[in-house]
Amino acid sequence: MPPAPERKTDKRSVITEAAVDVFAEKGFHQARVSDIARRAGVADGTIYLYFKNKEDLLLSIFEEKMELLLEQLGVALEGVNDPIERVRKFAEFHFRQVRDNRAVAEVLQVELRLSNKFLRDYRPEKLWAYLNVFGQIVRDGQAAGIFRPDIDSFISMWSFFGAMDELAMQWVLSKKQDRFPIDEAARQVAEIFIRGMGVTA
Amino acid sequence: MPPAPERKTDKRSVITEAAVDVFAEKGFHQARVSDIARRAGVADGTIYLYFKNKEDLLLSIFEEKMELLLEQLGVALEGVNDPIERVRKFAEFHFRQVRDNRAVAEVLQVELRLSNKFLRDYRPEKLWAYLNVFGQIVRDGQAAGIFRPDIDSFISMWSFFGAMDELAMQWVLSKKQDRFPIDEAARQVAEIFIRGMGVTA
Amino acid sequence: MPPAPERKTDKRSVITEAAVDVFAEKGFHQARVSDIARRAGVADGTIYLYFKNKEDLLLSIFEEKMELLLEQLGVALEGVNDPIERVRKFAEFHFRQVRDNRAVAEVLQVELRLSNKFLRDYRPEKLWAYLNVFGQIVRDGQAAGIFRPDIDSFISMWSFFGAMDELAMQWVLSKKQDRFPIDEAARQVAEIFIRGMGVTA
Amino acid sequence: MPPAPERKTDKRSVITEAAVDVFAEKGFHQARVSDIARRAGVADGTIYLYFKNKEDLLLSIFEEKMELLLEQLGVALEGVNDPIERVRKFAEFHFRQVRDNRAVAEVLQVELRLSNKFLRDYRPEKLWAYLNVFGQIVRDGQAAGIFRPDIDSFISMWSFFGAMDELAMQWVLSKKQDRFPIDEAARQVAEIFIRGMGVTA
DNA sequence: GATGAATGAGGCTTCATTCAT
DNA sequence: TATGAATGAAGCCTCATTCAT
Repeated sequence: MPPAPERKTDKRSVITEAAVDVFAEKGFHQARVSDIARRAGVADGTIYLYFKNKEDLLLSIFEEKMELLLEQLGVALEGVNDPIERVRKFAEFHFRQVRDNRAVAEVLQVELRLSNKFLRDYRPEKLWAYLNVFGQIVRDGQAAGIFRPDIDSFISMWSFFGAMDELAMQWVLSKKQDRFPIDEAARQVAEIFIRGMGVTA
Repeated sequence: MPPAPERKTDKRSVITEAAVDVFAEKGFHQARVSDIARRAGVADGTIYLYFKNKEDLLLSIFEEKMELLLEQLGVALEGVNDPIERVRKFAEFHFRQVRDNRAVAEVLQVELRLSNKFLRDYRPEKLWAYLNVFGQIVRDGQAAGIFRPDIDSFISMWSFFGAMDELAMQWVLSKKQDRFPIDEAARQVAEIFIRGMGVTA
Repeated sequence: MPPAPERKTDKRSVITEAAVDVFAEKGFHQARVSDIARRAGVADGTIYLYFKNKEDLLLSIFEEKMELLLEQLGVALEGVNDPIERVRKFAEFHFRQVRDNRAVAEVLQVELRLSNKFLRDYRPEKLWAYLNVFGQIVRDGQAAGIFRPDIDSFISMWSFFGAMDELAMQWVLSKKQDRFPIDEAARQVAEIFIRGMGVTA
Repeated sequence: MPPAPERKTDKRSVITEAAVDVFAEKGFHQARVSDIARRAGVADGTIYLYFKNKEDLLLSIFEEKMELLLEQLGVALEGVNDPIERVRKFAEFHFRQVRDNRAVAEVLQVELRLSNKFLRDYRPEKLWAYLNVFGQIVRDGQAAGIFRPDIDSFISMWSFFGAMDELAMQWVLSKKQDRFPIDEAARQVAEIFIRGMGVTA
C-alpha cells in the first residue's frame, strides 16, 4: 500500500500547526524555535529543512492559511447571488472561521501585524484576493442598483475588513468568560454595511 | 525662581518624540534603545533616568499620545450635539490626526496589537476612553431615536474604530503618489456607519 | 567475471575529484559535505560509505594526490643524474603541475597549513618524501662537490619548497590576465638555488 | 593626573593580545569567542564593541602586527646601505621576530592562511609593503651591479618570502626539543639568495 | 550499496540594562 | 543629572553525521 499522498508534506504541516499554536500562545517574538520544534515533535534543525527561518515560517503560515481561507470563502458564497446576501454570508463565514480556528486567527491577526517584514516589505496578495471578493460584491451591488454608486469599493472594502478584523481581534483576545457572541457580531457588522451602503437610506 | 516647568521635562519629551519616530519607523521590537538615544541626542543610559525600561517607554508614549488625542477629540466635538454630526466629526478628526501626524496612526496600531498579548497586564484605558466617546454617541443616538435600538454599542464601536484604523493603516502604508484622499475616506466611513445604524434604513 | 577494478573505486574517485574541486574553491572549513556530494552527483550519506568523515576525506586526497605527484616526480627525474639538472627539473615539474592542475597547488597549501595544527597527529609522510627528493639532491650535490658542504639540507629543502609554494600560490591567486609566466618563475627559482648553493660562488 | 593616552585603546589591545594567544593555541576555527573574552578578562559582548566579528578580529591582528613589523623592519635596516648586507639583516630581522613573538608568528602564518577572507578577498597591503622592501633591495643591487639584471624582483621577492615563511612555519610548528637554530636558518637563506642572485656566480 | 531526511549540539552574535565616573 | 563602555544571558541557525528505507 502506497503512503497517503500527503505523506510527503506531512512533516511540514506538522511544523506549521505547531507553529500556529506556539505563536498564538506566546506571540511571535516570545516563541522560541525550539518550542515549536518540541511541540511538533521534531528536532530544531528540521524546521530549517522546510522554512528559511523563523520569519519565513510565519509568512508561510499566512500564505497557506489565506489560500485555504480563500478557497473556503468561494465555497461559502457559492450559489449566493444577491449582493446583500453575499455580504451577510461573507461576514458569517469570516467570524465562523475565527471562532473555529482561534489560534490561526490569532496568528493572522495579531502576530502578523507585528512583523515588520509583513507590514513593510511583504505584499499580501492572498489577503487582497480575499478582500476583493468583497470589493466585487460592492461593485456588483452598485451595478444592480442596490448600493449607492458613490461608494468607493476600495474604501468600503478596507472598512469592512477593518471592522471585522478588529472585532475578531477583540474576540480572540478577550478572556473566555467575557466573550461576546461572535455570530451576533457578524450579523450586526453585515447589517451596518448593507444598510450603510444601500440606496434607500 | 523655579525653572520653567517644561524645562524639567524637556529631555523627557525629547526622548518621547524620538521614540515615537523610531517605533513608528521600525516597530517596537526592531527599534533599538540606542537608536532612540541617538535620535534624541542623549546617551543610552539617560533614557533609563526617565523610563524604567523600553516597554515603559512605549507605554508612556501610549499614555501621553492618547491623552492628547482624547483632549483634542473633546475640543473637536465641542458644541456638536447632533449624534450624526458627532460621528462625522469623529471620523474627520481621526483621519486628520493620521494625516497630520503619521506616528499617531502607527502608535495606535502598535498599541492595539501589543497591549493584549505582549503586555499582559496593561490596560489601555485611554484608548477605551477614546472609543467610548463613539460608544456614547451611539447610545445617545439610540436614546434620541436616531439609531436603531438593537445596535450593540460595543460592537459598533469596535467596528467603527477597526474601519477607520484599517483605512488609516492602508493610507500610511501606501506610497505617497497613489495615496487616496483621506478626507473622502472619512466622509464615506462616517456615512456608512450613520446610515448603517440609522432607524430609517 | 569480476568487475573491472576501477569500477569498484569509481564512485570513490568521483567523490575525491569533487572534493578536490570544492576544497580548492572554498577551503576545507567553508566546504560543506553536501557541496561535495552535489558536485559528485551522489547523496550526502554516500560519502560516508567511502570515507570515515570529512577530515578523512581531506587526508585521503592528500595521500592519493601526493602519491601520484611523487610517482610523477620520479618519472620526471628519471635518467637525470646531474644534481644541478635535477634541481631544474624538479622546479619545472612542480610548476608544471601547478599550472596543469591548479587544485594540486591548493591541496598542498592546505595540507601544509592544516596538517600540523588542525590534524594534530597526522604526519604528511608523502609530502616529506616529495621534499626529501630535493634534500637528497642537495646531499648528492654536496658529495659530488657541486654544492657547498655547509648547506643544511633540511633548511635548503624547506626554503626551496617554500619559495616554489609561495610563487605557486601567487600564481594561483592572480587574475588570469596578469599572470606571470610560470615557467620563467621555475627557471629563476632553480637558478637562484643552484647558484646559491654552489661552491664556486 | 590624566590617564595615560593609550588608556583609550587599552581594552582593545587587551583583546587583541588575548586573541593572538588563543588563536595560536587552538587555531582560529577551534578558538571560541568566549575563550578570547575569558582570556582578555572581558565579557563576550565587549569584543563586539571593538571588532565587527571574529574574522575581523583576525584581520585586525594582521593589520596591527604587520604595521608594527614594517616599522621595526625600517629601524632594523636603518643605516645599512649595502644591498647584500640589507638582505642579511632582513632575514635576521624576520626570523628574530618569529622567535621572539611565536604566538604572533603562528597566527600570521598558520591561521591567516586558513581564512578564506584573507586568501581570497582581502588585499594585504601591509604584507606587500613589507615584501617590497626586499624587492627594492634587489633592484638597488641590480642598479649597483651586484645582482644579475635578469633577476625578476617580483619572483625573487616572493621566493625569498616563501622560503623564510616556510622555514618559520616549520620552526613554529616543531616541538621545542627538535627545533633547529633559527638564526642559522636566517644565515643560510640569506646566503642562498645573495649568492643566487649575485653576478659573480 | 545508495539515499537524503532528520538530527541536535553548540557557537556567534545581539542588545536591553547597569554603574562607575 | 548625564554618560557610554561594559555586561552577559539567551536564541537562531548551521552542518557533519546517522540510519531507516
